[in-house]
Amino acid sequence: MSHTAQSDGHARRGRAPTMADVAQVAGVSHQTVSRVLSHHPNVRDTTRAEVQRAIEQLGYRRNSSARALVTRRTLTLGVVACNPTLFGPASTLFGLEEAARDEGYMVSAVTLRRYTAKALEEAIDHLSDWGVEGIVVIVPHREAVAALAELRLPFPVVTVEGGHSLPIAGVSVDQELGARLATSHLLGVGHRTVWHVAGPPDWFEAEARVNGWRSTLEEAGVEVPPPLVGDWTPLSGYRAGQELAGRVAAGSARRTSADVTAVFVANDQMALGLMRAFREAGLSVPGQVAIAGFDDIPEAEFFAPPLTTVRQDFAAVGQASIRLLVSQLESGSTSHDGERVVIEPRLIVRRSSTSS
Amino acid sequence: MSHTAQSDGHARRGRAPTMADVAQVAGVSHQTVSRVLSHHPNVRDTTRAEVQRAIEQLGYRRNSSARALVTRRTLTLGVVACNPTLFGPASTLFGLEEAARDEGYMVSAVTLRRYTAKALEEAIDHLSDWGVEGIVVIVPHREAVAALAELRLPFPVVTVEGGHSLPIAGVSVDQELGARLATSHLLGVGHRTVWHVAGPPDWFEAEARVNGWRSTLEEAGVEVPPPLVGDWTPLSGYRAGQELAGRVAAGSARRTSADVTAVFVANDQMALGLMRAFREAGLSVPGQVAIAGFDDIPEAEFFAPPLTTVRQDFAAVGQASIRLLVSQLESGSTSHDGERVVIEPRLIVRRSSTSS
DNA sequence: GATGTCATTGTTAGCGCTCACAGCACAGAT
DNA sequence: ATCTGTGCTGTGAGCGCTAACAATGACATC
Repeated sequence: MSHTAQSDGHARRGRAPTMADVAQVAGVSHQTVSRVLSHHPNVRDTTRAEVQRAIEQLGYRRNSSARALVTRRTLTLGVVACNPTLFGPASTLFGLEEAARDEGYMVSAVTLRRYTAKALEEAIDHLSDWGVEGIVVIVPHREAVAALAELRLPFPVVTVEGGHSLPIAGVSVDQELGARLATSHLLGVGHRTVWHVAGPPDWFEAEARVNGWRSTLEEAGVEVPPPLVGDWTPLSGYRAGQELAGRVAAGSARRTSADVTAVFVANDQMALGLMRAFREAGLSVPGQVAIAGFDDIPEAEFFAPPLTTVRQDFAAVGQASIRLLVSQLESGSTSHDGERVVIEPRLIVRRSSTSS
Repeated sequence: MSHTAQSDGHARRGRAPTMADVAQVAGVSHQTVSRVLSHHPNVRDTTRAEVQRAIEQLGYRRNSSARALVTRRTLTLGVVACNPTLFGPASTLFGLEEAARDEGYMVSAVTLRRYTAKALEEAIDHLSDWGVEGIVVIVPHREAVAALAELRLPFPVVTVEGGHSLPIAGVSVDQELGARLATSHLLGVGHRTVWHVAGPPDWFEAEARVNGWRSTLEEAGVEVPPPLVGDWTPLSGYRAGQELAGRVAAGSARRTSADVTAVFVANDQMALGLMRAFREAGLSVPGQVAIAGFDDIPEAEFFAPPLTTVRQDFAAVGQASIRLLVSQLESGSTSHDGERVVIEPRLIVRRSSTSS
């Protein structure tokens, strides 16, 4: 009801009513209307009521542009997201928007098709043109984040999964820890070593998961097989699976250490593809090969078999990034001081890794 | 580089440079600067170059609030999305944002937790407070859309999958056609009838898919089994699967028409759950039961077995909704005249329905 | 030489709002 | 009686920009 078109009035034809219109109807000055709207204490109750009534009657809404012009605050945050069709970025965006709204900010989003420095720069240009007060960059891609550091923007920036190397504030899940959890779980259930299907090497998350996997194997003193590389898609996991299928021990017994008996896959979608390839090769999971994924997408629990995986709390990531951004905003520091929030992932054990 | 903080200058300390600052540096009036920025033809080339240089030097960016104030155009569109973690809404949002950007608009998104009229109204309030020029509502929920019709907002609104009943412009995929394609495909490969696991009854898409399924069966003159109801989640599909598993013919031969031999599931995630339940019940897909889903999520091709499903072109939906919104904006019609765009879905046949 | 036309530039007046400050009434203190 | 404070309200300026109009000079036309 508050947004009904003005039902009444001698308001200038066609145009939305202004504060002056409200003031006239209420018989006060525009400034008093402003005070009512911004909950200034020094307004008599009867006056306040009068103004409220006039506002309702005219269907008045404060003009955000005029307000932003004079306050120099747009109360808008920008988000640059890579592919929001992926579960992770989408969930992050979701949590982020809610947190921003709670803080009184609006979120404007721009999505990236290509992960180049130029595309990122254009996206940020677009956002700054609209006067955002700060931005969250959900582009866990090496080249893009490097470009970001060069830019030295005149407003705060927070990256999500943007690596640790740069002096930019950021939020991330401890990917390395997640990889260690998965890998040592697989070692723990009796596998001699663990193979790995990695994500694209220019993604931070992929790199961190490789590192976590590798160091776990090294610390356990077992052989580190060469990692395969995918691109996060089920198809690439499928291809990796076809390749790996040839190396699974023919019988059910585990023979040499070169045999594949356990695979840690860098995300759930690729794990799905991998499992299809194994199924087609007549290999049983977890009977002949154990598998663990990463992300815990909602489908993972219902895969055949249900997938052991590492759960990331994306909503928390979104919230944390808004908190970080807003605190920078309020402290007025554009100093890019590189504060970091790290969120711990959790291993979810399911049948794909448990030789029941 | 265009957004480097002003590197130079006698600009008023701390503040971003204004048009007047640029004008002074370039030795012209602020109006000439404005003309250069808006590509007005009547500016001498040398002057234009002078101004450009001053802009670069100061790192000037036009203040969007001031501009919006005087032009009465925020060039911002609002989107109200339900759960953007779902593949459909996320993809739509993705396509929509890109289309909006191409048209020169910014997109601000608000997400909904609960699908109530109140939540929708709050979301829209939030958007109008920020001065959006129009909104796209991706909330295919009966109550929410009904509330939307009541509101009669002072700006154009486009719904995505908002049903046909209301006089609001909208874009949708022909859900009924999709359901018919899937159902008649299942009948076509020899099943006596087709069971159905529906989505929540208060979602338009769920209802349309039920209708398409039912009418296809009726036209074929076969019995219409009672539909089961899920909530789009894999878990609810799993539960439906457990229920249905008991009714699958014990042997491999098809006996009575009450036996379940084919199921059309209202989305892919539930189909995944259903297949898990069948697997656990020792039933083979497609051997004993054929299954078809809806959406064609990226994972569907890699399910066990790969899932026959109905593909929706979500990107096209997003684009179409922006086109519709922008055309309303340009024609100045807030008339909610209920123009509708319908996009055809496509059946993707995979192994889950083909008794190879 | 007067006139009109055109390209180019400058001047002025707001857009709708908030901020700083000024009033004014009335309370209590001096 | 004057001074000071405090609660409420109004006035004026100005945020940075665009739109409308005015002004200028160059050049062609009559």
